Amino acid sequence: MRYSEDHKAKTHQRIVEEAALRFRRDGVGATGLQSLMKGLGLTHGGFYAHFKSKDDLVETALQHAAAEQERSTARMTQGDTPLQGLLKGYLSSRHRDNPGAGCPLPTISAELGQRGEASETTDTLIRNLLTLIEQHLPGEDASAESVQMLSAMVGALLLSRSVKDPELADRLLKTTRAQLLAKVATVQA
Amino acid sequence: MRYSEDHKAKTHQRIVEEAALRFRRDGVGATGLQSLMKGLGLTHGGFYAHFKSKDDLVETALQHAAAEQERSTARMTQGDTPLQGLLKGYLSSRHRDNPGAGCPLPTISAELGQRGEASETTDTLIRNLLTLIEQHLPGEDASAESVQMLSAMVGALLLSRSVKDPELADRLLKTTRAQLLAKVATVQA
DNA sequence: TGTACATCAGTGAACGCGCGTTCACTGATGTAC
DNA sequence: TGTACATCAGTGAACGCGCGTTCACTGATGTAC
Repeated sequence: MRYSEDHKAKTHQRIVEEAALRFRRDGVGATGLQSLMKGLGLTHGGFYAHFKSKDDLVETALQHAAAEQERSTARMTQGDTPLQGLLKGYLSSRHRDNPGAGCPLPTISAELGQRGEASETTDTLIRNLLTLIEQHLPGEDASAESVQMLSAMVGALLLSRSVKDPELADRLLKTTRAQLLAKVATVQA
Repeated sequence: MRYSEDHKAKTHQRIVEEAALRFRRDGVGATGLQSLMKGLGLTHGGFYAHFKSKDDLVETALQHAAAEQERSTARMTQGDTPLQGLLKGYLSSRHRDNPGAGCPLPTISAELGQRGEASETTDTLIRNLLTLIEQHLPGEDASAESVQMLSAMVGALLLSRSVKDPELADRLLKTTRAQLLAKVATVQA
């Protein structure tokens, strides 16, 4: 069957988006191509018309998720209280409970790092997020503070997702958020 | 072949230790029982004389790693500068480069959390580490500060392991360490 | 002391299963004449 | 306008492989007599 001109590009994009979702939510290793394609109403054989290999898709999906995260982060810092907006968004229960739509750092990047397959895309995302945070932090320590802040954000999100007790999960998320918000308020005052 | 009285217990322990190493270094999903047993000079069939299932071993290995981490953390905070000792040890390149011997939070716990198989053992480890840190933090905010500190520690370790560029990796680790050390010094002054 | 038997940690073949990847094929549509 | 052919995204069976798990078996040692 022959399809309209942009049909293949659309399918390609659908695969990337579904992969970016599943890789973050379920893990790269735990996501099978067969199940992924079936979820899109396609058969697994067709996959190789779009990507060279699973690794190829992993890199593409990571780039997609990273770009999404940069856009989302930029959006959060667009109000009149940029860092407060970022912290509230990143350290929200919404973000914690929807890893498939969230930051790839505690999910895809972490898994690839453990596998020894770290991607430049992760480095770029981290650098861009650090710059974004730094721009809204006053003082000469802004660069160092941004590193600590991003670490705490990623760590709190990860720990909050790793825990069984919902109360502990909330405590980890909300306390880190409150602490960082207080710090930002102090620095800006 | 019949073995000496404590032979089975010793084999059991060897399996747990090798699993705790591999699960942290390579990931739970990426560690096969066949390869694990082979690495100990055993055959895979014998595994089920020691454990009910792989999940059973995962939980046992996590408990082993968590106990190890608690002991190691306690040791680090035993000097005359407890928090400095902890931060230097936890946020060291040695710790980053040897995940198999390190904290299970950014490795096993994170993977189980993503899989939706969070273990009480993770909760207990986090609570114990928080208490340990809190005891050495002065002020009424100690509890909240300890949460932020642990988040930053776990996050920095994870990011430092996820990154491709060694310079960025070092920057993430060292900056977070310096920032937290400075904070601790300030609070204690 | 010597022999028959019980024990049971470990062996290794086999199970069904899903993995990533390959490949000959399909068939609706666009193009050529 | 009508027909023959080319295209190529998607199909689905098949590949070898390693997974977790099961199970009949082995054989060195301890115990019973």
